[in-house]
Amino acid sequence: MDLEKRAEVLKALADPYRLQILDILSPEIRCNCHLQDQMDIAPNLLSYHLKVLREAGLIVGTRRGRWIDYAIAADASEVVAAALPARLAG
Amino acid sequence: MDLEKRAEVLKALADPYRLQILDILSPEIRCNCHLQDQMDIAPNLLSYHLKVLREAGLIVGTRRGRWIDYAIAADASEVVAAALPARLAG
DNA sequence: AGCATAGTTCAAAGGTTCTTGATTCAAGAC
DNA sequence: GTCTTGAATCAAGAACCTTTGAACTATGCT
Repeated sequence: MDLEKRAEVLKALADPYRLQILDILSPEIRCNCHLQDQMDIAPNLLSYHLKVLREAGLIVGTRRGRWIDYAIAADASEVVAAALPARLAG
Repeated sequence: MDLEKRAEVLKALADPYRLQILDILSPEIRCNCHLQDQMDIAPNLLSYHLKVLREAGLIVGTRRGRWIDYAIAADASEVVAAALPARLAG
């Protein structure tokens, strides 16, 4: 992974709202509505931050009827490990 | 560690120049001059990025005569692990 | 079809961060 | 002390990211 791409992944992590989203998704899959309930954030702003995380490959969303379930991407921890400098990973 | 503080640590990592610095420092301590040689970056800009890393607690610098040796902080990897969401750390 | 609800997208404003160039500081050589 | 060199600081502008409010899309219900 090149420097730009690594910085992009880490930049996606480097925001309080996005960390909070990942914390909530860490134990289990959650629908957007659940994030909305817990987070005290405007719906469109939540969408924006979810998009940033999606584009960085850290989460995936699947539609279920009117709702969308978000989950941490299966390979997210490897992506993060690959983005970190050798001495700081794990 | 609260969300703001965690975001701050990750923000310090999320830049190509700063990742490059940490990559260079990963195997061994290096003087500022060595970073300067390898990095194709203006001296004052290098200073700026070193300062960001220093303030995030990820590196430490010790003066040696006219030069300054930089090294990855002893507890840097724990600081990073504590900043990451549970499922993404190591 | 018409309506309500869950989410997204868009453009503009606001705020941060990065970069640049000039200046200043610190240490060693003379 | 003066000069040179390695490095840090400052103020400014540029670039980037986040937030806001409004408009839009998609799904399900009647």
